[in-house]
Amino acid sequence: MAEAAPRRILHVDMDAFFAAIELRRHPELKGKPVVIGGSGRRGERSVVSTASYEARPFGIRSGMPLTLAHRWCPQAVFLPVDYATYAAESVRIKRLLAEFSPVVEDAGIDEAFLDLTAVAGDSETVARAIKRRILEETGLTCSAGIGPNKLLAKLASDMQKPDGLTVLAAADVASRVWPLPARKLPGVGPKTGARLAALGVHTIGALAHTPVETLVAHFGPAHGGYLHDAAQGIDDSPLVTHWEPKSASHETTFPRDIGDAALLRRRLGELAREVAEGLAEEGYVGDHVTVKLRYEDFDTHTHAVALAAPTRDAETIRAAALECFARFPLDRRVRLLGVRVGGLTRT
DNA sequence: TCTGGGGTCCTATAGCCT
DNA sequence: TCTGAGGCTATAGGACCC
Repeated sequence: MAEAAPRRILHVDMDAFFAAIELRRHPELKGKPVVIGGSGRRGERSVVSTASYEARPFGIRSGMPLTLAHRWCPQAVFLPVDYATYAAESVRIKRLLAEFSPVVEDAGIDEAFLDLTAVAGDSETVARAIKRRILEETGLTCSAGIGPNKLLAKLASDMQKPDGLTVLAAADVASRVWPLPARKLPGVGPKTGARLAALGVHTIGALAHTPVETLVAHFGPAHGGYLHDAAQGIDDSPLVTHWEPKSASHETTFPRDIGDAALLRRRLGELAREVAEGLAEEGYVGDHVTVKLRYEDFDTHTHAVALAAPTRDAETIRAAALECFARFPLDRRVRLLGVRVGGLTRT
């Protein structure tokens, strides 16, 4: 019996998406370092969402505190995040992508996977057509990666940025993937990266040569097994073309830490109402409420309570949140409060 | 340097049941 | 009847991603 033909997966990743949109509407900023982050309110504690390519040589990276970005690159132009505009642009781009394949996975605001297996024509030609189409319609560039699965397609799209197109076959894994740092593998974040380094594993190749038993012993069956397969370029996961949300939440970091319990309870009520409004807009009810609290020293805890019946009622959610809140010792000031409703079902 | 907000999934643990 | 092993469920924490 003949082997099944390999899948042909394309990963599309917009280049410095938020910054590129801001540069499109402020062309006078082209060539300057631009940093997008926060809401633009004075004194807020936030992080960099996206830095333009001109800002990156200064060491500016996503997730870095804005205060630090200011210090390292004071000459940069700092702009607040305009999420509504970026989301609308994302919808436009996803619609374009859907014209090229019926199987599209939305992988976040600025990326997507397309299954080209059943699409006529050579993958590279299709990818080039998609890149051209996006540029014509939006004025934005993206980087594309082609591979036999989502993992290799995503690694490929990251290899040439911006405006790149990279093809990675299963046979290329040893020569082109194994030399990469282990941190490049999706699922290897700061913690796992450090733990791998402590085991002497610094590259994906070294990970590929680590016995699966060792990985399972250190990282558990799910993550250990995943790391072992991923390092060999193995990934059978299907594209997910539709999913339902499992929870909805609102959280806020205060400009200054708060010690006043009455004030905290008031803010909790506001968060509960915001979550309830979101549920009403989207048509969901939930069956449990979780409160998240971060103390001034960044120590973070949660408490949850199950509801008698699924609801989206703001007052019910607020009461449940207050019940959770009462279980936290207020022995330190509070930096962040959050309310989450989980166990969502559509109504 | 001083660490957002919105999510997902996995794991450890405790309590309950058989 | 007592004890224990194992399974199930709920909760809390942790890691990761965009």
